[in-house]
Amino acid sequence: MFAGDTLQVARRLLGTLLVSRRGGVTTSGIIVEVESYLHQDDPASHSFRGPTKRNQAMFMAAGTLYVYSIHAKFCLNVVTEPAGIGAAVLIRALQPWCGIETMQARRGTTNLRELCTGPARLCQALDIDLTADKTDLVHSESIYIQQPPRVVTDTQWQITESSRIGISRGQDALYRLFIDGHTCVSGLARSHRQKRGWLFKECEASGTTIMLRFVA
DNA sequence: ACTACGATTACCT
DNA sequence: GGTAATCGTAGTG
Repeated sequence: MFAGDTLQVARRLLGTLLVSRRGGVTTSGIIVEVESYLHQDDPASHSFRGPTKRNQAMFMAAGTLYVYSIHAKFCLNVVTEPAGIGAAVLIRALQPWCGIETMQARRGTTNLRELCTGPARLCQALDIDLTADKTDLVHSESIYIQQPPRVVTDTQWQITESSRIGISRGQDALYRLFIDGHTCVSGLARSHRQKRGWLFKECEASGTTIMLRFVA
């Protein structure tokens, strides 16, 4: 699931369910937006200059959680590639799924779109902080990823690629992926990208049919 | 020890 | 549209 080529893993992660269980409370959301951070030739990646105390987790086994803090908030990555490489996928947005009332309380808002739209917001909603760094997603009972639930209607969806958000180097790489048209994607979708002059392109339909109930 | 800064967000006009 | 808030790292002396 997590081992192997980062860009492929990122694609596979879209549409899966990220689950957090804390003190008997389960919160979860469907992954709708991700960004890949490679090692070689990727100056935007935390691992670009080699291992440090902060980015140790990135060099651990695939499926390890890499959590870092920024601007007094937290962001969550899933480590990919063989151990020692230093690549990961940043989870940028979720469609809220389970434990919505708990997420609303943690986030201090009842607005569904604001619960998990953005990498730091979803960490707050799932109660993930630096103590979750280096968690093994494959064996953990508190944070893990599973296939999406079967719901109402089958929805065919497309993936759009774009440049990554908030970085100063490596802006030309199309390493941001999101479910096209989904209301829970961050970054003000289209207008924001165009104003910034960011690169993006529409992709072929994934061909995958998943069970996804869109938030209205 | 000190400083600058960031894979962000909330709130302002 | 713009910018202040906020704090853990990493880089420097």
